[in-house]
Amino acid sequence: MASEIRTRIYDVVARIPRGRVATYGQIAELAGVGGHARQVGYALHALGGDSPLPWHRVVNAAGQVSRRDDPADEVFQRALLKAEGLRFSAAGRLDLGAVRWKPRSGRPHSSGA
DNA sequence: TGCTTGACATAAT
DNA sequence: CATTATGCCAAGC
Repeated sequence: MASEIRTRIYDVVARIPRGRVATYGQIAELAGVGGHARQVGYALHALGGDSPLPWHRVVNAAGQVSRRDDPADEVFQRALLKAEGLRFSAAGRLDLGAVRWKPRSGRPHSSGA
């Protein structure tokens, strides 16, 4: 497999828990390819939607769904996120401070949420 | 082999 | 807060 980074990206995206979202840059970093945020989106685009990966949990740094070929897909993605209990702002953005996936099993040793 | 494109991110205006 | 400009690096042709 030449594009090994893409394989890693898929692996990270598959780890996004339900009710949470991750940014492209974050995924790239978790995948061990920090800096290739664009390749993350590119890899997901290559999936086409025929993949079992929760690609809909991947948004850009603005907490907004990125633009794609079909604007209908954007609505579709937001619909999937809303179905997971996520909240969208009036501008159609997510509150990353609340729904951002924190790949840390560690607890703040002082009351969690 | 080399140029262009891209489901992004960040800083500046 | 929204928009514009620049940087980054791999995939596609």
